[in-house]
Amino acid sequence: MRIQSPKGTRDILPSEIQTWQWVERVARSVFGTYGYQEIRTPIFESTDLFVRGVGDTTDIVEKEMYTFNDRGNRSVSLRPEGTASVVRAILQNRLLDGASVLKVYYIGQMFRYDRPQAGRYREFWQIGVEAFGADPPAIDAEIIAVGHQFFSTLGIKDLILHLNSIGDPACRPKYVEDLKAYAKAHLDELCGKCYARHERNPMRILDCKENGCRAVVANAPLLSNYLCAACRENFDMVKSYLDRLEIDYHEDPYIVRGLDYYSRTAFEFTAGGLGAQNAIGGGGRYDYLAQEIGGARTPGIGFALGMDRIIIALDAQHVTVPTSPPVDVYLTVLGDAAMPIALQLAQDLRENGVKTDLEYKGRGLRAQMRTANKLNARYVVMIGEDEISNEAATVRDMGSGDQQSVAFQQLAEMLREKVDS
RNA sequence: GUGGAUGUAGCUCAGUCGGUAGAGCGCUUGACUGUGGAUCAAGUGGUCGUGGGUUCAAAUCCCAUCAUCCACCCCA
Repeated sequence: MRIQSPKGTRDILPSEIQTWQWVERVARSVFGTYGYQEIRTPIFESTDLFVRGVGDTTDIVEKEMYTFNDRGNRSVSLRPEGTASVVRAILQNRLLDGASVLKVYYIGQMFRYDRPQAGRYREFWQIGVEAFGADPPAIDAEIIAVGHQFFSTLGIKDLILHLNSIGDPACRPKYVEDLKAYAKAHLDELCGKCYARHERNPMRILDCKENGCRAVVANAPLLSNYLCAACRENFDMVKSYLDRLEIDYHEDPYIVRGLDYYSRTAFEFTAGGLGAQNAIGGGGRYDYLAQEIGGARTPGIGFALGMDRIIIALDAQHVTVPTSPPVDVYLTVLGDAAMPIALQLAQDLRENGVKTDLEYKGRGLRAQMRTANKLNARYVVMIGEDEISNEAATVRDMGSGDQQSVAFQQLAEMLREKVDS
């Protein structure tokens, strides 16, 4: 049996890499204009970081982490998300000392042991953005604006921003208590899953898709009616800033983040063309995460974007991705005597920055031309007996079909100019 | 973790009632001594996912298993 990639993982092939590189390029460029810098953190961390940071009652920590003991018997986990690592790195390296707000982004793989599905993999890619060390609502608006600009630069269609405030420790406990009481009064109408979790994590009932639960939720108490004055004012400010930046949003009282560390602003971006997994980004404020992992209480806000889903959406929506052909010039080689000369000429071209490939296998010229055509080469340089005796290559413009003889000495310079123009 | 669908050539797929494997695309060569995209022809290409079972005979029927896809769930 031939070995295959593990379940839920896949290879990103040369034929699709230009799309991935473009998405990364746009991300770096957009985030850069907002003053964010890249940070790279380990792909595995102490299991404890996620247990305390993400929360030990979350599905992610309870049943989706790749956790194992290393040879020194330390429990480590492949990262299921990026925020906890970033906050850990900022605290550990004291990056906030002397800084007002620390703005970073990351790009990398995350790992969750989930059942694979359309747009869901066990190894998946996230781009994340974090603003750490400040809680004025202008930061919330800016973070959302970063994501919004990223998606619109890519040209993603049917983008919807769902927005909510999920309160803070001053107001949420009272709400959770009332919600729990309400759920208890309607237990017989809830699905088995919600029945089981109404005590531990009642807010999950809010985004359950079962019909019975939806009916119950329709009349459930709303968190928006419980927000304390500070949270309410904060939420109003965020919305007014978004209005000013002309970013549309749908207030969605049922947005509940799946990670414990969120408070106040919570949001999610959805896009068309994705099937059931249509969330392409989500995030929120996490003012209590730093203290959970042993730091001083430090506010922060951020979001993560699902690269895999973004790329599926780009494809489904037929968004044009800028691409460049893999080579500018293809050298055809006819006869054994031509090989050393062709190799030398290819070297000259490459040293001049011209993307060059050549024939290695001594096939007929027709086959070589077909390869050049398939590679989308702009020029073909032919080397055979005639060229060797004249010390001049035949250069064919593949667009026009025009051919000319160019002395070996001048070939690299001539093609460099043509390719640059 | 639960359910449904699907695994046949590099890719997309056909294969009837069980009788020993096919097409298109690709690739190679030629028509066109050294010239691409179009056309035509020939050639290349297969542990029929894997392991059992039934049968004179299995891609086809049965069982198990693995993988993929989709949905639940969860989330990015």
